[in-house]
Amino acid sequence: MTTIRDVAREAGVSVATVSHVINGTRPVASDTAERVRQAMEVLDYHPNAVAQSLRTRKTHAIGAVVSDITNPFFATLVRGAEDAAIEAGYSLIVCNSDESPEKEDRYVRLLRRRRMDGLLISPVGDGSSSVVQELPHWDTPFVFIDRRAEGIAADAVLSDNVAGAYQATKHLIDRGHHRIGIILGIKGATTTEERLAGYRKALTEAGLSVSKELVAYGGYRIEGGRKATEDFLSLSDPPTAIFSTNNLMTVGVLKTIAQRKIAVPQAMAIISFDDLDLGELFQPPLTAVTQNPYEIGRIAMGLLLTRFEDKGKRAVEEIRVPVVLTVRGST
Amino acid sequence: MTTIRDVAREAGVSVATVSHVINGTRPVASDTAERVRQAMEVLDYHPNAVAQSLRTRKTHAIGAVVSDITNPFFATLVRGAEDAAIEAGYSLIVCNSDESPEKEDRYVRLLRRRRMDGLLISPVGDGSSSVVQELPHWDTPFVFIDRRAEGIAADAVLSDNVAGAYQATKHLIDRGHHRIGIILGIKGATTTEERLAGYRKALTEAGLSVSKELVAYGGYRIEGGRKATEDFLSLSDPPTAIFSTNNLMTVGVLKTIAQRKIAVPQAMAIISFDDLDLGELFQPPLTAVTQNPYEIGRIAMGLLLTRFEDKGKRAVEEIRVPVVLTVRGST
DNA sequence: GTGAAAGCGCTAACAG
DNA sequence: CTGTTAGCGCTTTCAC
Repeated sequence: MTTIRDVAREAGVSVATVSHVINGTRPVASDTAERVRQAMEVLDYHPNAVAQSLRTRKTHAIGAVVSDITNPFFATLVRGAEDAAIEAGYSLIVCNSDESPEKEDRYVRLLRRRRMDGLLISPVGDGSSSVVQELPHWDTPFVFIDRRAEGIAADAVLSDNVAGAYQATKHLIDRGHHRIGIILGIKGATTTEERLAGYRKALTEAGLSVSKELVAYGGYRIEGGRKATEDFLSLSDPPTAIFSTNNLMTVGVLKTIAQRKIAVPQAMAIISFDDLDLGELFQPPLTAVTQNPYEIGRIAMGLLLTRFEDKGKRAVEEIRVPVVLTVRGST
Repeated sequence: MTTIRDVAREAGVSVATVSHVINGTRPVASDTAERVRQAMEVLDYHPNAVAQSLRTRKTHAIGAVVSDITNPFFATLVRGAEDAAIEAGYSLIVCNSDESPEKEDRYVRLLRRRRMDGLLISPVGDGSSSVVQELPHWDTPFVFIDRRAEGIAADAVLSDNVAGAYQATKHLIDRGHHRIGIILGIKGATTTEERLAGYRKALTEAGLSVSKELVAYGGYRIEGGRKATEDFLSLSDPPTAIFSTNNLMTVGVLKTIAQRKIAVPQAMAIISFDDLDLGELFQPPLTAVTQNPYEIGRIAMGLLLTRFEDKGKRAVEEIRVPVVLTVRGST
């Protein structure tokens, strides 16, 4: 592998000069610069970013820890973050915590060892794991995405969960439903708690009570959605509508309902927090609260990048990205 | 940030000893080792992977350049690769080329500068870009995934495209179709050429001719699928079946067909190379050639990792991962 | 069983 | 406008 010294020798200049033409960090006579560029070309030289990082203490890399990259919600969020990072000359390293505290722990430590310049993280569960709680004591800027960790005052970019869940529930009530089953994700996660709050608010406002048997937890996974639906169906007095609070669980709901050949929306109305990519192609098309993961990613990255300048000076920000209710055929 | 020197001082040993307890690279008296571990704990020390990499010339990181991480096919492939990497103590850096030669170029260079230990790459188009063509001259092992580049003898892990396309086409023929429109991706891409070959083979075997107006290109994008479908429909003698050769283009086909309220499969049969995540939930459920991206990723990573030992000694391997035809309601 | 010291490839004073 | 050189934090001979 050719080094900066090889280039310097080939061009007949010092390594300092080569470094400065690479980085444009000080004026170089144009013919000297040209010789250097020629030498780099000839030797097929590619600066060693590892050495650069060691020296400058900057990796120009951002780490992101998300729940599952195969979930289109996070895949899209990551694309938004990536696009914003690239524009600013940073690259993004993506890790899947898979909703597992162990993996989260491992990846956050990994990203720390690799000296990321900043972090984007959607904490597992309620964010009480030690590695997440220690984040503020470490001197790397970070911003929470999609969810935030309990008890940590830090930047966060989140969907407007309460409003979205409220709208979804109210829509169902307006359609005449009184018994609305809600399938939540992981207890303690801020998304879960906030969506539950929106649901309660709508019910209470309508003078309806919140029945415990109609509140289920599906772990934000397909299987969880399926299981919760089956539990609902086996109730002596089953709900007439199901509100699934993430895309994956909605898939579980739809599969179960299709399998049991239950008519939608006549026998069961279905609404999802977070649309499915092809939601409009289902029969009937899916009614959903549409989030904007791409924007969440972009905004979060933008916020993070500003932190590199104002070293912890500006106040912590919590940004809520609006959601919109898309009424289609399933309700 | 605390360094290995701080730990050495705190523990009252040399940096060499600290290094060796971190890496287990030589015997250390158990009480000394204990003191060192204590010191690391107290100082909240995290080894600097950047410095380690510079010194050892190994980053323990693999770079992957894929077309689009929001495409479930690649998202799943990446998960397979990642799982295999993690098991072996490597981490995976994912980049989206977005089918753009410029981005591909930029990312491959980026990964080179960051001194990845190895690369996984699905080349854009026919893989004729200079950065891809230079890959072999560079001394980093790499393996092609999903597609391969023209004229480069290198490891590759690919779906069995010819067989899959043959099966799909034959299935349509068996169902009585004579005019079958095929929507290919990007001209020159090996996936495109191979799937076309399978299609031709089945038609020829059945004594049918390959009509040029029934062969379209959709760039592996939703919009391309939509456009191609519309072109087919406006033909004086439109096809009775459409064979879409990737998941995204299939979405475009389905959207167009649904919009035009064309009956599937009566008025138009639809088959897709690469299943949709929720293909079974459509009305009618989608018939598809199911690939196994997770396995492609795992196998490719496994192959790459073996290359770290046998430095280019073993012969180049091309591994074909089987596909299976899943007949559902759309044909 | 342990330590001293020479670099890995680069950047950035400092000096001219 | 250009060169010399001291590290960045770590691993790894070589020596004891």
